[in-house]
Amino acid sequence: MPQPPHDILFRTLADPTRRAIFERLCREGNQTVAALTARAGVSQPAVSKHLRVLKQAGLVRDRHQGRQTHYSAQVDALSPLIDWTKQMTGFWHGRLDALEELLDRMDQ
Amino acid sequence: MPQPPHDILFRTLADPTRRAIFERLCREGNQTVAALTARAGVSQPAVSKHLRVLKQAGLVRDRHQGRQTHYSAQVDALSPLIDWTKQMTGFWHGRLDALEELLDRMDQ
DNA sequence: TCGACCAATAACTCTCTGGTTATTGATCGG
DNA sequence: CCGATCAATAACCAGAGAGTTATTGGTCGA
Repeated sequence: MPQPPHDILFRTLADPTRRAIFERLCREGNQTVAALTARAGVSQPAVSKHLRVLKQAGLVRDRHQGRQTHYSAQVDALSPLIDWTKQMTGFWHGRLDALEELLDRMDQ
Repeated sequence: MPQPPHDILFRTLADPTRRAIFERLCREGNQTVAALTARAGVSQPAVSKHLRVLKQAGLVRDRHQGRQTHYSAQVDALSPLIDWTKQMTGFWHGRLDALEELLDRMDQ
């Protein structure tokens, strides 16, 4: 029963340095490992490990070219995350006791 | 420089049992600690700890009533998460090399 | 008032993982 | 070819944190 798709996403994006790498790929597109390492604040092997995890989660794609590897973000992989938040807020709005919540808040 | 709001959210929701507790509160509304513990699969202190973390993140609210404490979900706290994903997908769509991505994919 | 109950805290353990350095495998330039 | 460079892997370490049991502080019912 483990690992719905959003579980992997949350786990993967929970680490700040790993998330930062993904963010950079989103903002600036293709990057080599060296380029990413340059501004990651950690060693090259550390970056490689993060990229492997991101790839596992489907969040990045790699393309080998000569001796260097280019990575790029796959934003589509974020959809389970979006779906999950939609579900949660949906459940909440659907419940009758949203009113009750409000009352709770009034007498704090 | 640490802790943008979405950072706390990712870290908090990364743990499956903790996220399950939050999901239950979203689906079914107010719950006492005892009720949550009953189906959490972990001990009562563990549940209390998770609730504390969720509260820290603003994801739940507590209301003391006699000797029991009722917890409820605060879905509004998810908005930094939504904003973040919007940003990421936004960056991606904004980039010129979305085309490049496509080409990359063709010669895999 | 006393015993049972609820939730939070304390104190500890143990696993998981993010980091390191060292090494290997490939590929490029000269 | 040969040295340099890039990225991945191996082997290891240390800190974080999720879990446990034991305990405490309140509050209820009898």
